[in-house]
Amino acid sequence: MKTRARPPDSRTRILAAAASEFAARGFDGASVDRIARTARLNKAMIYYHFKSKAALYGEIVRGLIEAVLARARTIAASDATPREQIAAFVRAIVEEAEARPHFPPMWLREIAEGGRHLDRATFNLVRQVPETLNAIIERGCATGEFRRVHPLLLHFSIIGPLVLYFASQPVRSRIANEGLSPLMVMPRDQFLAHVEHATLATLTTGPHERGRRS
Amino acid sequence: MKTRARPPDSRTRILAAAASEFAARGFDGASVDRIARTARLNKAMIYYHFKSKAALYGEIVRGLIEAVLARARTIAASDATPREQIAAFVRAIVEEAEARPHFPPMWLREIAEGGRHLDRATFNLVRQVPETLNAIIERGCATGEFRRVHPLLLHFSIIGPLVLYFASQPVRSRIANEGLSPLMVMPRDQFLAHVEHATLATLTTGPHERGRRS
DNA sequence: GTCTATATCGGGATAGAC
DNA sequence: GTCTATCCCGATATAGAC
Repeated sequence: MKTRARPPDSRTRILAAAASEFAARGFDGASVDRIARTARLNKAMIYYHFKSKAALYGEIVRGLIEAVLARARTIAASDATPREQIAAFVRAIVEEAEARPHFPPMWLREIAEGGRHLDRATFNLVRQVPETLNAIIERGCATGEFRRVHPLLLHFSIIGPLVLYFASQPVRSRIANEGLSPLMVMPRDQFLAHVEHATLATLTTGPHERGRRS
Repeated sequence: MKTRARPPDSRTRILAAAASEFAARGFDGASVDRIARTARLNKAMIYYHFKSKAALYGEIVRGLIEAVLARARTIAASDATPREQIAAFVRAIVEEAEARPHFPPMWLREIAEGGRHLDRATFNLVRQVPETLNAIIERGCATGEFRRVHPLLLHFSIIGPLVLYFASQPVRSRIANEGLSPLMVMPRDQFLAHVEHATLATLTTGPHERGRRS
């Protein structure tokens, strides 16, 4: 999209290596040396392409949020029904999480960190995700198929379980493998179906719903 | 409970300071110097009480999981109905998160980290939380008031949104304060009520439920 | 664009006095 | 139990050759 470049050039290799390093170790835990080694490059090469470790980190996080936001916007702009749009959003998050394995851990870490490494521009992107979600909710309320639910609530109820599920996969495998506890295994499709279903249930005014209007 | 000790002694001060430092910066980002300063002690004092930074960290995480597990067990052993027990569990998580502000961030970080700093004993505790939840589900299924839901699913659907909500409070305040975006504010009670409600809805076989048995 | 070598500094951990 | 002083390693970042 930017210029011509075929083989994974050094810059791309650095970004990939850094993403996995940051995801696994966090910003402070990540080592520029290790990133360089993984990228099959020298450390100096990283500072040739990026101003600093923080700048490198920021670029990755920004790309991540941009990807999610782009998906959300595309969905919101589609001509699907609100119900279908919400379901599509859930699946989009799953696809992003699977396409970019560094997504769930980095997201969790960044929240825990209080967004310490994020600049205003990135903050603006973050903000826009629940806002896009809100647009879908509004439309659903207009047609009468949705209850009015706070977008933050919806957002966290979707992304919380999903991100936790993917990010915890290593821990769960470990527990399942060494000791026993079959409860720690759970097929991806089942999880996805549940979240999709539960989310839509929350948005729908069920027949026997009591007056709760959270 | 252990011995007599009235004023917050040095060991306790270290644990408190370390908890907040680890929550804010993560394991690698945390500085033993800073912990010592916050605890109004010298760094050497930390190594007098704890074997290493990792040991200190481990003790805090363990205490955290123990607290949650204890709450879950007490609830599961109570004579409340399964529905009430689940609702109580949700509220217990909220109370723990508010009583120990370091809980949500550390939990998120530990998952992202893949439990790298956790020993077998702690792993065993982690495992037991969804297992306790499962016992409640089983009982609910026996009385016919619950559908059969995977405990991991239930666990993540409860703890995911809650922990995200609390841990993201700093980021959300920042976004809400400086720029605008009223969507980022959301009262605690509303959130709690929603999660409680949504969780129970998931467990209940609604009248118009389609055959999904996630 | 890619490398080697090096400056510089902070942080975990310990020694040892009191 | 509490302190000061110190060791030492690893990590970010840069200089400069090719």
